[in-house]
Amino acid sequence: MYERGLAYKKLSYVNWCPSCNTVLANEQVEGGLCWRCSSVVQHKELEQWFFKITAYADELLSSIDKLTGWPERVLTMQKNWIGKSVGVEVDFTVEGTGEKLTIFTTRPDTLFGVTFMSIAPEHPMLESLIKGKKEAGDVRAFVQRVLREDKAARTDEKQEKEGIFTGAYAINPLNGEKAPVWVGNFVLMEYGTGAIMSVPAHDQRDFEFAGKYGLPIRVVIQDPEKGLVADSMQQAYVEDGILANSGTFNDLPNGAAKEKIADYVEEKKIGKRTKNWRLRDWGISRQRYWGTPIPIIYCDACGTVPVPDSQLPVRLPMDVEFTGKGQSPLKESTSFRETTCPSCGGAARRETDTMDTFVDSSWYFLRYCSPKEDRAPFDKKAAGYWMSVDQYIGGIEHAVLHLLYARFFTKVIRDLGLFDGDEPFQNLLTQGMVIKDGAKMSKSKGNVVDPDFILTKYGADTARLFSLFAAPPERDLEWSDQGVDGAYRFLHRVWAIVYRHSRDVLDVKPAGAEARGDRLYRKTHLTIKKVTEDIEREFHFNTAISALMEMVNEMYDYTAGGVSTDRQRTVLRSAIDALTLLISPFAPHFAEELWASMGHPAHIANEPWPRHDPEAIIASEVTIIVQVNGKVRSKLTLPAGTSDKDAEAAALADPKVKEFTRGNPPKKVIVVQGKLVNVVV
RNA sequence: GCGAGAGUGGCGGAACUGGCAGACGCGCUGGUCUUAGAAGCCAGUGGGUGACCGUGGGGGUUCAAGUCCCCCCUCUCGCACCA
Repeated sequence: MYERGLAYKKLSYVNWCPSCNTVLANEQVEGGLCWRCSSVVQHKELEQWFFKITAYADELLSSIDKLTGWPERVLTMQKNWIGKSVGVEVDFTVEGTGEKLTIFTTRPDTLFGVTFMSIAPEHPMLESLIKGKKEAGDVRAFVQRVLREDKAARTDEKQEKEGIFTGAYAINPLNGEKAPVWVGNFVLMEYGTGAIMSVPAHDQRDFEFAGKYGLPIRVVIQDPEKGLVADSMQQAYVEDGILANSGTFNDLPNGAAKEKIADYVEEKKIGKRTKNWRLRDWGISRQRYWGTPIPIIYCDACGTVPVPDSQLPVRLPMDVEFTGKGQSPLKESTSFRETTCPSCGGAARRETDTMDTFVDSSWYFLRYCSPKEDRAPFDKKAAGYWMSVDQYIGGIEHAVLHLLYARFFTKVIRDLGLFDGDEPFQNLLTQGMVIKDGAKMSKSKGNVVDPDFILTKYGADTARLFSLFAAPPERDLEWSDQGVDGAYRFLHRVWAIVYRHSRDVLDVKPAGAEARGDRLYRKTHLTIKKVTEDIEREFHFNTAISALMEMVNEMYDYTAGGVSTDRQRTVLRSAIDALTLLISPFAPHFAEELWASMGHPAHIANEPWPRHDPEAIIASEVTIIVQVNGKVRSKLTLPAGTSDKDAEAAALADPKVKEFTRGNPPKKVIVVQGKLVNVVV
């Protein structure tokens, strides 16, 4: 990546967590707080390593359409995060110095409405703008104050917009007007060019700013409904309209004007069309010990030299002390730091920062395809065979972290020729979290439910069964101690019914086709079908388990009068076998035990999944709902396959129907085959 | 503000293509067993108890709506000074 320019080092303002004592990527700052420890993140100017994820912004966005197996929510979050916007860069000339002040705008149609300019406090041209101006001192004090504020406060929406005039003017290349250049605390250096043109008539922020500092407002987009007058405007007009006060572009609809003015800007070489991204490059330097060393060596003679392949991987040193004093121990380790330059052989120093651990998780899935490969990160053929991941499961909290980084890495690795695929994960399921009394259970927040206690008291099978039963996987799971009891009780019920009849069925062969028509045999096959479908359909284990519960209830009912006939014994035997197999994914230890005690010599884990007999689930009789005017009035039990005509006749003959139609002739009769008859009167 | 998702008994949740709303479990009630309890087992359990009313609210389509359409409310999550 280094050789391709996708890994680079630069000095910039970065997110610094004072509690973790490390730099964080933008994705790892949530609402101005550290994603791990919730400390307020500070702004700090440091030289750090970055991955150029922005080089892939376009593809990361456009190939979102290929992710058909991902939840909409995650796709939206990624789209928002990447944040594409299309616009124009325009060069304004600074009066006096002749320097170019480049701004980015998505609204070239409002270029004639510029009444002032705003730049970020960090803007590199600031010093030259204020040089020799009487405002210089005040501007510096203002900038110092703004830069001291932490990131959370600065990007807070409620933060009051503040600014100060630099004393400099920039010339609008379209109309030659002078616009005063201000510094604004709301202008972000990281986005666009760090400088903006301000059009108070058509931008709410600029409108407020102009109002506060008494800057002029000029309408250049006229509301076609009612004429706008600058002096009486209560807010910026941001709707579409017709151009005014815009020289030769007057009277154009603003949509067309956007294109015409952009064309003009490009023709006159005073700017160009461009795209901007909210996405920033991924800062990967971490001042931590635990992380992969950045394989770079600094040599006084040769400069920055990547560690050659033959010397990879760079391993973390063992002779370090963890002082907890807030500096990476690698900095202190001379055995690690001091090395020789791979290029000239002279004395050199290793980079002592490590990589963000998200780097590792960005390609582990490729490594998993050939974990024993020792000459390369992974084997291309193996990766080609196994990838992409058919079904990926993870928490929603990784929507713009791991899931975005992994997509980026996959594309980079593809472009390096190591792998032939565009996307790592075909289908994504974002599972919910465990909630107990409103508190979330997570790796970083701790266990709200004590697993040791659950395991000791009930065992892992009960815990798993409850977790899967209580809610579908994509939803948060409300933990309930009583619910766990219920799962425990269910396993006992299964155990009890099997043991109660084990002597009756132990040496009996399971029932086959000859048992079709038996109600438990039918239930068994219905359950096989249902459980199989529920697992395959979005992993709805909760309904699969409820089907197993129904089947067990049926077994209790079936055996209530004793098990005496051969038919009952064979059917019960097949029911027990099927039940054990079906429950095995949810309660594997339990199922294994039961399977062995029913005389099966092999492990249940190696048994094939049962298949339902389609003939066995056909019912001989069906219950038909009889409605009068759409309301259920009666039920009929009819032989399966009864014709619509016969069903209609049976319904009309029903005494309840006669009662509710009061002898009126039916206007219309709707028959849904095998389900329902609705008599409309 | 923008975007996504959700709203169903006392609770967790079912109802896949419009066709018995509330499967299954929890809880609760009663019975059985017991000296008594616990556990187990059995039965009942949306509200009124009249023929009615019930899936956040209001309209609509349809023989039929939790499900489809329109409007509104509430909640959760994400984004949000991005020029």
